[in-house]
Amino acid sequence: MPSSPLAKGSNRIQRPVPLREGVYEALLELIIMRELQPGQHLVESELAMQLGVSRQPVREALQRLSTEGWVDLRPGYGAFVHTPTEKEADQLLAVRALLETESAGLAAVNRTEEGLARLRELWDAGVAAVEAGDVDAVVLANADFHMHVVQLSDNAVLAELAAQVDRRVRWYYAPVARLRGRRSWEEHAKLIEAIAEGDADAARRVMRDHTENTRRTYHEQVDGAGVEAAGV
Amino acid sequence: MPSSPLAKGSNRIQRPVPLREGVYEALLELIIMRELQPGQHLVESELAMQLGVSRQPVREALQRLSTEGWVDLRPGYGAFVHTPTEKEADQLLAVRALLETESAGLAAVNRTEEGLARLRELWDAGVAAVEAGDVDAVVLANADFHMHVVQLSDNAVLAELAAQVDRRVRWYYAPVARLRGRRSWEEHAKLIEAIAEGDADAARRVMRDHTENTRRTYHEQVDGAGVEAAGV
DNA sequence: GGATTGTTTGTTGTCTACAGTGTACCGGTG
DNA sequence: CACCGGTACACTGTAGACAACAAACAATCC
Repeated sequence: MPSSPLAKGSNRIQRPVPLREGVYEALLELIIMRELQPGQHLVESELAMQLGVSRQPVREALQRLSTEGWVDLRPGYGAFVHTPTEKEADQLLAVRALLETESAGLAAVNRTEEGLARLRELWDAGVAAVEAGDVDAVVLANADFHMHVVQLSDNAVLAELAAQVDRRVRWYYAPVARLRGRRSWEEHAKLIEAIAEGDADAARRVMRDHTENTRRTYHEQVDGAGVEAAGV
Repeated sequence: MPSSPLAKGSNRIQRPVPLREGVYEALLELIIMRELQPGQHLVESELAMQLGVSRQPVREALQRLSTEGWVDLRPGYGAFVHTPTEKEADQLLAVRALLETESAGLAAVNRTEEGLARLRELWDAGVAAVEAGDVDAVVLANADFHMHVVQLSDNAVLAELAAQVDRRVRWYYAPVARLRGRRSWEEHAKLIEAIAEGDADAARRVMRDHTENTRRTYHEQVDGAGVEAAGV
């Protein structure tokens, strides 16, 4: 039995993923991409019909989306896409700065060679996307890069909260991230350097500036003041 | 119509709260109080029978408890009370320190007279509970006090994340909080002072020390090293 | 025409039933 | 005794039904 080719868990037949999870992913994507508009009423039976499932997995997915803040459940009235406010955006960006600054410092302390190598790969991919002018890839590469820094912190709770915040922030700054992507990758390079040197203070300083730049850029964009995005 | 005695929203008849919310509260309480043990299998039909409802509201409550980290859903196997680990506890306490330190600084900036008055009331209640030797009341007063500081920060996202973390932390330090409650209320008094003076740096310093004391005390308790709790 | 009331339609919240899967137990065989 | 296969039972995931409530619409009254 110990040498059985089927003994390893990795060869287990995967059980089908519950429908509720597919529904969750589908709805989340529609919300993030704004195909489901803020404030829009999400009618369970319609969603169920469109997605080809019964109402139950839809309800369960909505429950989870509600807990994560994407959807507001109003008992008796139904589910509505959460309407973000500017104040909320500012608060999210402030909290993001706090969490990612702390993560950067911890990443500098807890880094691994593999982690650094991966970070550099992600950086290369991001720069390539910028040079190719592939805006969607830039946005994605940016999110991947940040999440990897957070993971290098080796604090799972911090990573989890940062992921929550980051997803909600995407609502706000995806358009910003498209502008002047190159500059933000220069800041990313400085961050890699600080982490590689194990310089927690430098890592924190670079990340704090970087995330504050995002916050400032968001406000400039909302105020319609300019297109001089400083970075993400 | 403007002067109708029924015009004010506060006279509205309250719609019944959905069962799922009552189930959620009941289960959460059982988990926090450890009447439902870590790792325990939560069988939907049993819970439904015990709570006198059908399985649906139980499923919906479990969905929410899972998203919040209290319960692990394993598709096809069911729901299990989340098993906290020491590493997780440490990470939670570290993140709690980060969030609450930032909150304290913002509270010093954004404080209001009402907020301060309320904080002092909560402090009085906490000290009275300590002197009455009412341990459960002490634990509760402590959580109330911390949550109120976080609310004074005027950053709803921060408050929400801090609330999430605080609830999970309760699993770990409720026993600790019982010990030497008086000392932690002395630290709370210093915090009130710093906030009242609008001294954000002092507020941050006091809160950082306070929450780090908790973290240290937790480790000492787990190591069985002593009963010299430094505070919560 | 505007306000009020009654009716209809749509939706939510919950209950019940069914199908599929996992686990435990039992009997038979080597 | 150990192992295997079959069966029964427990549980999960989902679908469908029903009752209650919210909103929209139509009819009636002033």
